[in-house]
Amino acid sequence: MNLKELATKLGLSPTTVSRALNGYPEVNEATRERVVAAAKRHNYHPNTRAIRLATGRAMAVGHVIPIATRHEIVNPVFADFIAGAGECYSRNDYDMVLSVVPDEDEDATYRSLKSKGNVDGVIVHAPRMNDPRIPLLRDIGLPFVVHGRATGTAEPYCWLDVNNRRAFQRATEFLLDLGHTRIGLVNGLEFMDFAIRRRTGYVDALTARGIVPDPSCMASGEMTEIAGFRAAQAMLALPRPPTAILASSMISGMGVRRAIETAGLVLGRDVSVIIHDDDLSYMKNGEDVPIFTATRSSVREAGRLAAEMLLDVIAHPEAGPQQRLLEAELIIGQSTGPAPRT
Amino acid sequence: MNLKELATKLGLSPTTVSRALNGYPEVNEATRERVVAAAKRHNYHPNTRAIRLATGRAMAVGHVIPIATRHEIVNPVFADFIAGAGECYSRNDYDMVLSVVPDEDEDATYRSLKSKGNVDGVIVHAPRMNDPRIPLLRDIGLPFVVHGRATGTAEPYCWLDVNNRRAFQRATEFLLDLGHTRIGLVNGLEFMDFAIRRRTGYVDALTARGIVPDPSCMASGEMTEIAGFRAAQAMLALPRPPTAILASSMISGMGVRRAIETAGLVLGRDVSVIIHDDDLSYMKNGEDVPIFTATRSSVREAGRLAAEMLLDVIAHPEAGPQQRLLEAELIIGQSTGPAPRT
DNA sequence: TTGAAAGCGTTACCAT
DNA sequence: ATGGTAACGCTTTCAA
Repeated sequence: MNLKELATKLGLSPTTVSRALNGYPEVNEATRERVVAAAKRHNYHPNTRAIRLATGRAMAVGHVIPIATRHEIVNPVFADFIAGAGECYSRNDYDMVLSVVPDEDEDATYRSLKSKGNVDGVIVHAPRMNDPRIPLLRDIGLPFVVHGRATGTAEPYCWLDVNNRRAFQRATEFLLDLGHTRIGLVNGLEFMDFAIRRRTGYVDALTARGIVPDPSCMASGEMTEIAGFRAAQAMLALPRPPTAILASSMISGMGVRRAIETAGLVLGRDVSVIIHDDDLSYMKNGEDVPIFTATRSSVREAGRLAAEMLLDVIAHPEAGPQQRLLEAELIIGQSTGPAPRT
Repeated sequence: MNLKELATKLGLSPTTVSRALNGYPEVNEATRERVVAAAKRHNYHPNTRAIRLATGRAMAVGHVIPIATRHEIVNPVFADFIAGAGECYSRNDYDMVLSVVPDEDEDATYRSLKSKGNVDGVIVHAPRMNDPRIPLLRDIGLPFVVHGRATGTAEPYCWLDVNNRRAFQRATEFLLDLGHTRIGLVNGLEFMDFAIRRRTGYVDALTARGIVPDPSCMASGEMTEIAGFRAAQAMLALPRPPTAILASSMISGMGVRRAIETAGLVLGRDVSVIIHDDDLSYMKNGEDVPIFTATRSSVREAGRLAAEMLLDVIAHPEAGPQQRLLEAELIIGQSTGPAPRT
């Protein structure tokens, strides 16, 4: 059943039927009701492909995932973000198209998405310092919102970010308050913008208490279990090992936990741990499981907001760049452990 | 730059240009070269929306993720599958559209995807026994491939599955060979088809050695850390606790590891563990990290194959249902641990 | 308040 | 081997 057939059945023109269904004000209410009823009765659904051609809009947004960032798509946080964004798209009749591409093809993917008209805009994931994608997208005129920020970018652009600096500052302060003075940082790759900010927060908190950050207690690497494991293992083998560790992701946090185990130490007794981007809801939100602590960043909410921003930008390209900073929700369980044993 | 403009520039008709670009045989080779060169020179890219309307094909495939299966999208295995499928789509100029929907809307989503013509087919994730989605998709005539199987479904349908039964049978046999006789199973929800098969494999292996499966050593629950933690904790508190545990997913496996820790036991010494759907590549593939063991199911490859099957089904709907069973790759590290201490 | 008709940018059929 | 033209199923002027 298409528009023409439905119109014929109703003895109306396609124009009127289209207007009635799309809520145009100039159509008689009685007519509208008749049309809506008939549409429902005949199970009429407008063909998306025709709408897209006629309106010149794709009614779709893209999420490009470079394959090299494999730990990114594998990161549960990424999934939460996608789920949040997806909610927004469904509500607005937009499709979410996911492109998984080798990273050397990422540029080409954006260009093609734009020139073939597959999407109206994109969300940029995992920004780095001076991220080349931002000028590229501006150049080719594809609307975008960045999840995170790209330090070094000259022109203003749309972004939505969690306050990573503040989150790590607070987590560090929390550990300092417990009496820890040797605190390790197991960070992500520090060409990633979020990782730089996290380190800054950590360093700031230490410095504010007169503690000089010790490079041997600061690691940066991929957010994989093995990287977390090795980083923590190295720290624990130091002459003066840390009594607490701050881990940057759920996955590398597993490695940290594992390293503590392997060293014959007990988490929450010998070593306290805070894992960022981990999510108590995986452990049943609200229950304070005695060995687990997290900074929950409400990434799903971030996904929803980023999607809303993007649809907004697409609808009103003339408005200036929107920018939002979310405060991470810090959740501390008893698991963080007590003061360090001396 | 669109087809008409390009044609005008070349002094040809749009028809010929289209044919030249799409590799039709009836066009003069010299002409084709001229056209291809001009297309490249003018950076011409055919408009996908127009192609879609003209051909009546969506050039897109849907993946519907019910929100209730949140641990599904969060499951790293799901991400790997998606990545594999995405590779195939890119190669074939198909879009992958991801719909994240409340599970009570799942039916409506499939219907809408079909009637609005957004996709040419879908991949069905996480099938259950007598899964209602399969008759539904058949009814509405939307081509599909199931990742997994749905026991109880009468009519034949397309599926691709990992041999879960065999994988768990082999893993159990491996532990039995090491001398374990008390082996725990921390399984997924057993209305999920894969979980039923995994239990069957486990039970079969035990039975074949004359061991009667002990219900108190068999748990079934969500594949979350807390569920795995509780299940393992309960088993370890038994008068005769298991000396080895088989876990059904990376995430619940974390909970199992945690429970072992909490009980003051040492993994690989007091309790051996095999985690299915875990992937040594997260720990750097090829290195035998001493505390980690996995059955690797090559899910990415499965995603690729499933996508290929679907495109095949879309192109040749008349061909009968294809069905493929993949053998899971079993990887055992030294981490599995030695024979049980008596 | 309604309708006719011209797009939107391709493909595909029928001529030539 | 090439071209004219009618689809594809909508939206959107412009007229009435």
